[in-house]
Amino acid sequence: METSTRDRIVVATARLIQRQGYVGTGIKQIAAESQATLGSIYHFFPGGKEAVAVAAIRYSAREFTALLEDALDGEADPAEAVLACTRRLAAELRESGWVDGCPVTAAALETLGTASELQQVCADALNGWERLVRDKLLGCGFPAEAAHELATTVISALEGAEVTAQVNRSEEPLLAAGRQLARLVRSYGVGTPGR
Amino acid sequence: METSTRDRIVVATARLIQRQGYVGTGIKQIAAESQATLGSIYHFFPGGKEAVAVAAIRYSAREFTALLEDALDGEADPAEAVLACTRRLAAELRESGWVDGCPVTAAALETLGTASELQQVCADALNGWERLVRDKLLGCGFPAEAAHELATTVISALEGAEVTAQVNRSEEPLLAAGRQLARLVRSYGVGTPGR
DNA sequence: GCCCGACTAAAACGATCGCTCTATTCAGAG
DNA sequence: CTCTGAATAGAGCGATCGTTTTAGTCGGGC
Repeated sequence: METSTRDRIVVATARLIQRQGYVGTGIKQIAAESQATLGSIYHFFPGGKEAVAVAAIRYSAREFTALLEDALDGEADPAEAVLACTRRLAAELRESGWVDGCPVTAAALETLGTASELQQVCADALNGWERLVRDKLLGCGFPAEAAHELATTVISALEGAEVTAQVNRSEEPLLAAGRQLARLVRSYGVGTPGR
Repeated sequence: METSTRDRIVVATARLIQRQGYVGTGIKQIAAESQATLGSIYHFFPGGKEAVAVAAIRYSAREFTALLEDALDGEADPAEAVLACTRRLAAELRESGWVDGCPVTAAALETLGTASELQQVCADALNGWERLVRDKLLGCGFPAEAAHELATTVISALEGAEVTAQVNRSEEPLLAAGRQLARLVRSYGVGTPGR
């Protein structure tokens, strides 16, 4: 099936932001990469570059949400689930040549002071992922406060470990973080949920 | 005392990169912020923008190394030491209005594919910090492998939690990460070093 | 006095930025 | 068929990018 022009723009933008950030990605580069023209881009996104980026970040956020859900649902034990997440991330990162990082982190860092919509979308993405992890932990019987703190820590550590892995061009930081996070989760001594 | 022009350039660049990234910071903006002129900048840094950024990142790296050393040395118990780090970071972040993040993370993310010197400097900074934490743990009697994995995890989590804190404009993510990291460190059951 | 290197100052370069504008193509409604 | 509006195409706008170039200032050695 052939993808629509709009979709090609969003997907290409997502990948470009992921690799070179929001500021570093030009509208004309997006046009070239997505096989669209400037006219098409401004037709679908009258809000200009930021509107394109917002759509791209939302797309990336959904994509990572899917990966997270998949990894979390695939393992009953929460510690194993977290470990599975890091393994998935590490594999994707290695396959991309350590280049395809987290577009949300990249875009968020560049628009921190701006109070733009882009900034808000990044915040929503992070909080959504955290909620995903928290719900998993709650479902496993973790007390509310522990689940909350653990979830934010897991998401933060995943982000940071991904950057570290990219910089060092090695999956070790991600895998190490995964093992340590799993240990941390297990330290609460909460078993996997019964059926 | 009056600071030299060169130093003003480096310090201003460090702060600008910290707030808006490498790509988002222009040479002319650096000139304006540091009360220097383009001529001065290119006189001290014939390598241009990247050379200025390299010096700025090195400067920031030393600064954060000092903060880390200070926090680590201030507490004998390694878990408390990690907690102290997050508290320090959270305080600085809040005081800056959630704007002064980690310039290394920002610069690293934007130059990932480029194999530039900037990229290398960022990697060196991260590894230096990790070594600092690792040595602290080793000094507390942690086995080598645990110390290594813990150290990379701590640094990664600090980075990620800082970004999360900035995006949410709250110190909670940093403090939560600190508490969880402390718990993780304690889970190894290694006491503080004897005299 | 003069000169020379270090440093400052600013004009100007080509390239690229995000964006606007006009023109054109094209499918479907009437 | 004509008409219409969505979609595509690309020239061109002013602004800014990083950089180069040229000129000027200033202090200390001869």
